[in-house]
Amino acid sequence: MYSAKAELEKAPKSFSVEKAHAAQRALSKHIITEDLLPNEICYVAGVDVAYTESQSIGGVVVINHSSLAVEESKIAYTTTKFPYIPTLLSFRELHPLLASIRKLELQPDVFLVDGHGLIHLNRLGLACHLGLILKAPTIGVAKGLLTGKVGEFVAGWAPITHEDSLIGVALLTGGSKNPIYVSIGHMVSLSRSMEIVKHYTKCHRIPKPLQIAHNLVTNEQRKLQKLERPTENSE
DNA sequence: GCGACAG
DNA sequence: ATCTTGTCGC
Repeated sequence: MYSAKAELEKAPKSFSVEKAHAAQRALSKHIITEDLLPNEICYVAGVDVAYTESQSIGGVVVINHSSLAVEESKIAYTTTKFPYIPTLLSFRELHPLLASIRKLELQPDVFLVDGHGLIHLNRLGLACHLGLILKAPTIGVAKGLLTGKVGEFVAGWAPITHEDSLIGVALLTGGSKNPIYVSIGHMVSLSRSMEIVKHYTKCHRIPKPLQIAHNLVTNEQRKLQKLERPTENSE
């Protein structure tokens, strides 16, 4: 029986980048690229992580899809145990994110994630990994490209391909010149992903749920740093 | 071989 | 991502 959590917990024991990549390739086979969202979406979540010297701050915000109102937001702190290694972002950010998501009372229809989904050398970016563990729909939204070829822009978007297969899109949003990169995380189609991201980027480059989640964890980070690092302004 | 590289 | 003041521009 498949268990994403069992797969994840193997890794730290005798960790190596090669083993982590192998685990990603194995996990990626379980990604569902079919639309399993309800036709009428009610709640969309945005998740993000910020850091202090030793703590990771995971945050999640739930937005009402039709009114755009914030319905719920949660924060969680975890000790940072894994460095940032390109291609292995999920090993760093998964735990703080899960800790915050576990606190939610509402169940979002889909999660927007600040990082790639299928646009990843092993087709298992943070958004995919999170989706597998949650067994919930996720969409990857990143501000920079790690891998993939950008096609020609038509009507505000360009395909991102890898070995002739479509793995995501570059989207010109909010009138910005720099695109954001959207890809399937889990249990949602690429066209539906684009549609949802567009709904939240009428006026801004970053989708509203992600922007609010980012503000949430950043504010919390500044509070923590004030406590950890008292003002050195003494007369 | 070297550099670049989601956050 | 984080460390950080002012500053150029729409």
